[in-house]
Amino acid sequence: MGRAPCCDKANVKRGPWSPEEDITLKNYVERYGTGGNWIALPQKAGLKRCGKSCRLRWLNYLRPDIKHGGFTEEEDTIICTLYKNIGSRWSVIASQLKGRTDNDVKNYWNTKLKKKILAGKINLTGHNNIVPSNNHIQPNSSSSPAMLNVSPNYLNHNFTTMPMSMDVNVKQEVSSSGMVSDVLIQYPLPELMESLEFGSSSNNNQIISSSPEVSSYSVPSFDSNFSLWWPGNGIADDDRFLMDFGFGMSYDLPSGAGASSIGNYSTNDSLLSNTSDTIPQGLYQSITN
DNA sequence: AATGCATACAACCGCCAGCTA
DNA sequence: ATAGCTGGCGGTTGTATGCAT
Repeated sequence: MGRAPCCDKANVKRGPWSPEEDITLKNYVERYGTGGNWIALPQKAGLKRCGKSCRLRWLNYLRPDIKHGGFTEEEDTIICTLYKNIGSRWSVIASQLKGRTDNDVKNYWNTKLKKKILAGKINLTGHNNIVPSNNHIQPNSSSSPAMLNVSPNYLNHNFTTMPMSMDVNVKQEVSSSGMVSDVLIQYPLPELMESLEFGSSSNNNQIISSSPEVSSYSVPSFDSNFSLWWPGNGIADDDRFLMDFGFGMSYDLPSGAGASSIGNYSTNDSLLSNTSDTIPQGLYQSITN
């Protein structure tokens, strides 16, 4: 025996919603809420619809602040990056795009984005051009004492004990002369992370961005001493990024260090001292707790 | 103008996880 | 512990619209 249906399909209306039904549902939800029970809602609201259908109609269409169509290039990039990292978890992807629903993102992916990628208009593996380096993390220095500098290589590392890949897309645009003109760093799980940027020792550590979507656009420079690209420009040449993974648990860094040792690394990945002194206390606690 | 095909988007289906009695 | 119920989710289908022939 199969599972009982959520409603009597013979007595509910199906197919496209009429404007009158939309108004009825919208008015009811705005006035009384869902009451935590979508199944009972249609009867209360006077709709001959399945509760699930009502829920879907509200979430995907009637809810305030819904955006339809017209995906921006930035949204394209976010969707592609997240899809590459977490797959078809549309609700997670949609949650990173203001006003978008999982259904919208899914439809957009299936009808347009996938084709764009196949046509080569979007590069899902743009970070592959990043210069290879074994130095995942910026060495400490006196001029910028508090930094876990994240190189593209480091960003691409898959942390095996994390719940999801940490792969972060870095998009390069290289001119004909070989100059790197733009780098976009995006975090696949932005709600779990926070990008901090630290100034030189003469400045206090300063949060410049806690944007959940994109940490920063910056023009990088190549440091031949360490064979890695620095994020740069915008604030100062020695801008650095520190990532708060925020998982509240231990995880492996490329060097095998645990969460408590996130902080400053030398070029050979050994942990330097004064970690807790150079990372804001709140963040340090959030990493180590 | 009629027809067929492609595209975009709305809606449905069925499974699963979490909650509760 | 477990059965039933519901919400949430991803995959799939249905339908309206636009475009080419």
